[in-house]
Amino acid sequence: MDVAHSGVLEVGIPVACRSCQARHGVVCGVLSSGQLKDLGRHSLRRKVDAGSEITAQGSESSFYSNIMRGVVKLCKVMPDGRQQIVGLQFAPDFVGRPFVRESTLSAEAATDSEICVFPRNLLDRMISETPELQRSLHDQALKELDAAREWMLTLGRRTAEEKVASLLHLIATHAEPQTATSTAFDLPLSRAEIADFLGLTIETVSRQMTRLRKSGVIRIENFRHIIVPDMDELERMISA
Amino acid sequence: MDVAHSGVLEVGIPVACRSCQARHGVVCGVLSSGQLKDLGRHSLRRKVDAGSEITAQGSESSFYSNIMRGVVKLCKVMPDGRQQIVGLQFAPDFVGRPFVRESTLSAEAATDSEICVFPRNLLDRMISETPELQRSLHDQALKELDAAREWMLTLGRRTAEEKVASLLHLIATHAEPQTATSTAFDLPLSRAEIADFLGLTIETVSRQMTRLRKSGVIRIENFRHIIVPDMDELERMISA
DNA sequence: CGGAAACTTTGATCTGGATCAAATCGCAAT
DNA sequence: ATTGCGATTTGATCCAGATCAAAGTTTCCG
Repeated sequence: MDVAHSGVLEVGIPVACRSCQARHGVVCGVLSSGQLKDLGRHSLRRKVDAGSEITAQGSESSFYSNIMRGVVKLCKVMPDGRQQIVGLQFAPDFVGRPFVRESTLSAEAATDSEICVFPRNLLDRMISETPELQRSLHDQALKELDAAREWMLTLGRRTAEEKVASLLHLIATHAEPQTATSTAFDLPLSRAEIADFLGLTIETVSRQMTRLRKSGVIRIENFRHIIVPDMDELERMISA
Repeated sequence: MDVAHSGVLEVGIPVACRSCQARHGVVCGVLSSGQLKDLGRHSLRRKVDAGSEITAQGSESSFYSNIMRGVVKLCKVMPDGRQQIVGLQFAPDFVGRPFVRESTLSAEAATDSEICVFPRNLLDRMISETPELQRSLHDQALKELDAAREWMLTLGRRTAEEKVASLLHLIATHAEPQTATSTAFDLPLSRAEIADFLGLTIETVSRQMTRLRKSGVIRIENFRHIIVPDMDELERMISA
């Protein structure tokens, strides 16, 4: 019944969109079926390996994308090579900077990912024709702004240990599978990337991870897989 | 002629709005004269002394405001008192968080200021009826997001000296009167506030300011008044 | 005008996290 | 299995910025 029902609603929806993670995301979730068809016709799904760039800092991009699977990091680098990750985006987030062509940051797949790429012009037109879409993107922008400001507090005022705990908490609450209090997940970032997100060095990140492990707040398997027996305990570490 | 002309255009515009700094800002700049009149009828201009709070962190606010004069700091504090300024807003910026009632940060006048306060319900209605307004607020949100991310780079990866130079540059480029290359301005923040914006201590801020003074990058008069003889020199200090 | 409180600078010392330097681990290619 | 390489951990040392402690300055109020 459910299947039949959804089948009815999906008439006219591009086949490729039907099982898409981002189908009910920030952009596609608010489009009419006509618009969705239109966007679908001009969009391209693309696999992106971990580490490869989606948008380059300083370049003009004529594309936007939706994340269908994986984690994307937003990154700023200085001329001398110092680097800061300024945001993580998870499926089904929208990636792009409306209203401005030149990007002040790079977007790079942190894990192997799939994205759905579509032309800037087309979406810009849809934005100006569709208040729902404008509102939805406005809402994502404000959420990202809240997250950025929360992270500014982490960068400016938390200790190394609190920073690492904050990162684990962020990942844990954005990467799904969690039981009542305990949580397990794979880190989408290497130690070097974690350092660039927290404003620390690799060594300090590593040391704080082992500290958290030794104090029993987390368990670590294979470097990347983390188990948090008690999320409340983790939250206490960041004195939120 | 110019005066007569603007007089004609201003028919039906509330008297109080005619000479308002924010009249052509993010909100009022895109309203119809009818909407402006409506908003004007329900708005209240208020003087706010330096240091007094406009919105409290964690509280539900049923008001938005426009900054007519002065500088407003956006602040996050931790339960143990550690504090981080996460943004500065200048006239004629809009202050408030659309779509969410409870504020995750406090807004406080950094200098003696004047704001124009109006009810959240009214503006929320106007937003949903006025795509121009939605777009304008969306645009401000994205600019704030860019600024927040730029500051994340400063917090995470710049040295104390670079941080202080970055702050001076930020103020210099947002507080108006600048000649060709040289610039002078009053700091809207105390040393303690600067420290809370940069993730440093008061002492370090003070030391870096005297360093910059001794190296000739800035001149300091009366603690608050800063002269930058050569803005390019200042920009070089932050290796932007 | 004087005096106190608040803000800022300056100095001495300490320390959390950076830097330098090896080990160790895990994995892919041979 | 063996080798080789990138990622991670661990250890030793260093230093930028924090902390502790005075001493100016400025403001403001009686």
